[in-house]
Amino acid sequence: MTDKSTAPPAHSTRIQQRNRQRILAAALEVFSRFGYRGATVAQIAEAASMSKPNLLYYFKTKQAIYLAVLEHTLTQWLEPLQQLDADGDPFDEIWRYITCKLDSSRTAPEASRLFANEILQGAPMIHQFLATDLKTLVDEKCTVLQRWIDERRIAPVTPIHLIFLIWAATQHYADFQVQIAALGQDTSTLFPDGEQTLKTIILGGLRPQPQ
Amino acid sequence: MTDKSTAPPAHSTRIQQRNRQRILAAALEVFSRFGYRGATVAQIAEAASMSKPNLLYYFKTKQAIYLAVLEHTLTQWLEPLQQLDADGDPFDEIWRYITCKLDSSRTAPEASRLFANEILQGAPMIHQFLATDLKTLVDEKCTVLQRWIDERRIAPVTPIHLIFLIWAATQHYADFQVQIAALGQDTSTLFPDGEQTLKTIILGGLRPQPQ
DNA sequence: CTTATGCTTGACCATGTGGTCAAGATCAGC
DNA sequence: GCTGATCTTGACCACATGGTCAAGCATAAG
Repeated sequence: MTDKSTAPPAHSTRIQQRNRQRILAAALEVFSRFGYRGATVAQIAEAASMSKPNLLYYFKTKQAIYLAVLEHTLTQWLEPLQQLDADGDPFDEIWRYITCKLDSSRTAPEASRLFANEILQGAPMIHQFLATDLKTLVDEKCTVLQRWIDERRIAPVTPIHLIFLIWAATQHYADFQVQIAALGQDTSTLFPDGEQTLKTIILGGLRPQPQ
Repeated sequence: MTDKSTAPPAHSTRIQQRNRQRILAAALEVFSRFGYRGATVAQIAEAASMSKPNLLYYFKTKQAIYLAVLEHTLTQWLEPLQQLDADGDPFDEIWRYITCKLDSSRTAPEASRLFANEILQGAPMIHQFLATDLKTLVDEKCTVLQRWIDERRIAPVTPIHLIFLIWAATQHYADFQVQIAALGQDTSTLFPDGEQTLKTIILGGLRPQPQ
């Protein structure tokens, strides 16, 4: 008893794992839809089929929930870019990255929206992450892209803006889903058509021009 | 006196115009940064150098302020696409549209972020606008793009996904400004480099391929 | 069974929020 | 100056929100 009696115990029971999981899933849903300030703890509790005090038994503050789900999301977010292989074929690698991000937008749009919300509101919680972990990774991959350019294997563009373009184009399908739906796209052909269009334009635009 | 005495008068005085203007400017700043639910009336009043009751004298509810600034923004947002000329050169027209949207992202990023926030949160206020006005315009311009494709003047892509790509790529510079800044871009060459990259890739990717 | 630990919740509180109101300050027209 | 309409605000209210707490419930080990 070195602690306040209301603190969750250090070791992880079955119930604890299940409930933390449920909370994180519910929090992702709610935070991604309303942003940090717009979301309420009661809403998250409701979505997790749990009373508010019970939720706060597992995560002591709203911010703690947010940080937990955000961290989980960021890890997922980084992964695809890490796999960009300097030794592979430029077009294969870039295309694999694009399709991977498109898949994320289709299968896990909430994660993208959570991230978008955080950035839109000035990234108050992940400024550090952006300026360190992400910047390191992006710098590294920009070097790779620049080498491909120097070797005349892809068209000469500013590497980081190519990355921005890929991020923008792929995440758009998650972040602006409502707009896309309102414009009445046939949902069955949406992603195949989008994928084909990105392939034509981005890969086409990256073809090195003979002198 | 057919009205409650607290209602602003119908005709528009000097003071009224000036104050409404100040409120809309302040509201754009605050709403674009925190979203509808995240923004507070007190914050907007503060930003407009005005007491809260005074602000509510001009706009009766928070929602009324939001709708006013949103409507003003949407009109601006539509304009560039309307100018896409079916009789012009495809590459000139598309490029003009891209540079126009890029300019908006540089000179008025708040407007883009306001819009992005609204869409991200499910577009509760502008669903109607998206499904009617915007859809009509987009359908019309898709027809134009499709004709250019049929005439073999640009590469065969799904027109609406080309539009999505342009929206995504250009608005990214406004909506994700914080992320871009955190990645340490030299702000003086940011937009020229971005513009050049988009020109290379999008216009390059749209070149019709011989057979 | 008993007991100790972990889990759950109704009731509660302090704070912040959107919005009101009545009374005072300012201004245009006389 | 005077008068009536417009503008401004301190004080206030009802309600929602993040967070607490003490007491009750479940459960696994003996």
